[in-house]
Amino acid sequence: MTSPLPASPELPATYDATATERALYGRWEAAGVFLPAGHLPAHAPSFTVVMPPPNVTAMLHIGHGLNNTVQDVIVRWRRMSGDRTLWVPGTDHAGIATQNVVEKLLAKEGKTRFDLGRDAFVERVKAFVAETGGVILQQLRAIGASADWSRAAYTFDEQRSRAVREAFVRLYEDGLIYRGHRVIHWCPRCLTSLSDEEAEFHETNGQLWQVAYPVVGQPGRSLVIATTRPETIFADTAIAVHPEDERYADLVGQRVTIPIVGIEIPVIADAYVDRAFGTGALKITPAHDANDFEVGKRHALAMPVVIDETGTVREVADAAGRVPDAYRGLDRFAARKQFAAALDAAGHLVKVEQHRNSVRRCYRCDTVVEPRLSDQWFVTMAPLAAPALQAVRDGRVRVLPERWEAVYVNWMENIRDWNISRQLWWGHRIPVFYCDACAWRAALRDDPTACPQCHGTVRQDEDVLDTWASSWLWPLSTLGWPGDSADLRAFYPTDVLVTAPEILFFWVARMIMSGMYFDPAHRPPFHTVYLHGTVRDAQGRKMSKSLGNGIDPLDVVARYGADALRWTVISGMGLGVDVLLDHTDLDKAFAPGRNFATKLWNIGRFLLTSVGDRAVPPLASVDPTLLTRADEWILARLDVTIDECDAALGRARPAVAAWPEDERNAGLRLNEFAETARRFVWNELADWYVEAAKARIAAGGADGEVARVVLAHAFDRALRLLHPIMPFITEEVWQRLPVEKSSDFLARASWPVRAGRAAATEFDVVVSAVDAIRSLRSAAGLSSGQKVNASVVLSEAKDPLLASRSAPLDTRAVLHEERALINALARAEVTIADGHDGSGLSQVCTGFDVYLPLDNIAPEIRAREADKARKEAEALAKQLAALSARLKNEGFVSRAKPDVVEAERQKEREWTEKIARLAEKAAALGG
RNA sequence: GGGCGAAUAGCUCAGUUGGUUAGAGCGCCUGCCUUACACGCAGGAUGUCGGGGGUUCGAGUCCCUCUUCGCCCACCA
Repeated sequence: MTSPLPASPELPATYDATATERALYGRWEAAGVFLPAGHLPAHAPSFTVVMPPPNVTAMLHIGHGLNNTVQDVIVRWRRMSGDRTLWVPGTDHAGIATQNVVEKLLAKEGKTRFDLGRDAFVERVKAFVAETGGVILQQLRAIGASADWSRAAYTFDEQRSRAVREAFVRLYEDGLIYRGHRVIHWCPRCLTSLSDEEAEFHETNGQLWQVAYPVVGQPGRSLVIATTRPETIFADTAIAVHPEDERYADLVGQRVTIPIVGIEIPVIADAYVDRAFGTGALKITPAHDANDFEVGKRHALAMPVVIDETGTVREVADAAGRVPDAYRGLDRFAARKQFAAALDAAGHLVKVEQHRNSVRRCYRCDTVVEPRLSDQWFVTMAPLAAPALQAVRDGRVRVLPERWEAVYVNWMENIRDWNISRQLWWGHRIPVFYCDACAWRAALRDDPTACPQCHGTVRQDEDVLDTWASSWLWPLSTLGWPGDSADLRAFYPTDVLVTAPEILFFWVARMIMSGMYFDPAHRPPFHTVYLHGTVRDAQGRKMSKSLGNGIDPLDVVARYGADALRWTVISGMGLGVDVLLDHTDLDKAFAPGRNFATKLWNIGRFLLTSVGDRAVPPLASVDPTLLTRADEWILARLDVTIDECDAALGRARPAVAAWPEDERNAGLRLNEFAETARRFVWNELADWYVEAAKARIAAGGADGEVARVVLAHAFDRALRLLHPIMPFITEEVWQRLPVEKSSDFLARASWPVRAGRAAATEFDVVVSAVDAIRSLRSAAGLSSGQKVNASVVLSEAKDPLLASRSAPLDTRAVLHEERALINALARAEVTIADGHDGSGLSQVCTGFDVYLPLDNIAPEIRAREADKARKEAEALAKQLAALSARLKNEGFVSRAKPDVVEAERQKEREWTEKIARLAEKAAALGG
């Protein structure tokens, strides 16, 4: 299929990113570019990425921008490489987060969710999601995300709900789900339990109170304990000391009185107690501390509850007579303060110390978590973790950067059971049904109408599932599991998962576990986990709403275009390294991307105006003997660039089931890929080849035609390499290239393949000659309009240009094709001479010298240059001495690789010669 | 408390298995509106690669140690 794109090859002087991007995205989508290609051969491998689903109510922020740009770069690369590529997008219903948002809206109306009741509330949330949800998927289009929107999934849609229910029932039937009565993390604001991962530690400055408990029957004697939570003293049921602690040995078995409360409790011995901490005596409050709960179970202690679900102190359960009137109804923190004061007043407070400790807070609302005794559903994790751990150990799944693998292994080895029930209304309701009449209980795939045993009425469990209990199935559920769908067969397992390290445990580890458990073939859901860094501001702070230091990606797109955003982020991000962007100066922050996009645009403009709209024949049609040195050079550089880009990106998938050792930490170096492509297009193609080709194309003829072909070819390949990172501008320019195309869009054009050209170094000599002339001009303080005569002196014996030619040529002829270039760049009238008189300003190059005979150079410039030459010679002499010593060292000569030794010898010769020339130069300048 | 990572140019960072004179972007200095590009071109300056010790013919790269940051995990009340 060829697509003649004729008409107006000329590009506007400035690139209108906004208009271009919107139009192009529409054309891509309309043409089905993002769908897995149907025309590929049957053996084409699939490449699948599932998008970490953003919260359905979320607005695009820079973190999403980074995450999805990385995915898009990878996906576009694979699409161009001929894989049957699928990127599945979607959103997460985000239980707590979404419920919180709607509850806040209700609060503005002066209502709570309880005013509405469960059904009405859920309907309200659904309506809210229907109205405002999914905006983020629309926003992702603005940054160029090439996801298959026709497959967009939602963790709470019908298909995904089926998957969640199937998974729960399977685990239940397999005996991996159980009801546990224990102390869990409770958020008094969200009114739900939280998993261990959702209750995050925060270092906090607190106080440590030492409280004296009078010993019963020993007037005057008391046992002093240390606590950070005096308000829980009401629920104390014992004091524990270490079994081998002599200080308290005689007290074990005795009783003490809870101060003010007046209840007697036993002193027990338990090895859990740390003798070194505080006083070595620990109060035990089984209902309000997870560890105390364990101690309480061991010693069969009562478990009175004195703090209710809202964090209010009162006699909740088994606590009659424990909470004095004065504290009932008080918030837990108010009660803490007041009770501590009362203890002090009553003489029970021994001392108060400042104490730094870690307090758990709700990951959604930051409220201090209250440990709470309750009944919850748990998943037994050990059997799920074992294969998932093995998969990473043996390299079936690799984690980049590699160091996170150790973190993963450590967590999996010490995995704890997962509390999956939440006392929320927004979420997948737990599919467990009860019959109160006959105590029947079961987890079911379909809602029962009546109790199968006694035909009594059944009721469903009130709790919903943790949001992660739906997203952990994402790679399976988005492809159609539990059904046996075509997508599942074609695209599972997926390939690369791109996310942030923060959710390694929340999500990634659990996906590996669920994937391997539920897939009939027990395959891991992906072979590579790519963990990227966080976007931070100039001070290194995480970007957040509350700090007001965020960057709105859509704002950046509106200002500079999506390509500028993408380039800046990708090129500036080492593997797993945070990206720092100054939110106060967007111009500066996104300068790299904006500048490079403009550069590309202008190369395109030059090419289209100079090359014209006449069809450019393919490179293969050019007689290789007609290629100039510059042509050979840029084509060779292109080969090297393709190689280096491929190396930076690495293998798309392991060749066998597991990654071999040397590939586990290789590839997906997106910043290296970006830099390599940029260097080619800017520093090689634009800076040198374009300049060299200008005169030839303008001159026309056979040579001009060759230059047209080579230029168009090199730029076409450069656009292909850059397309994954800057999809819009590359597509826009590529569409207008008057070259033969085998696809309608660059987005599905083929990835460049190296032509296997030999290195072409001759043009490098030209480059260094021009560099030398430029340096001389600058040193001599010549203005651009000033014409001077320069001499490039080439010795036939030393000059690689001459040496490579079989027939003797005169120097003028050898440099014929670069004359125009030298003229153009140096803006000097250059004469290539066979010799020189030794006077004037010179630049010493390797293998040749460049002389600028300037009779009218100011004396101070000559003196300065002479001085510079002497200093350079001195410095080089020092290094030469070290080099020579190394070469005389037997160890080096015998042990280093031969090519290294040879390179050093060569260097020694060159330096020796260069020092001599520098000395000559200094002398000639007469300093 | 356990584990991991980082320290390289003014700033942000690259520097694969030790091997030319340590690089890029941004910033800075000098000169240029050279008909693709001033979001540009050309020329330049700047680093005892955190300190100390070691292994080696050779260390930014490997080992030990110290210092300073950061991250993860954890049942110090």
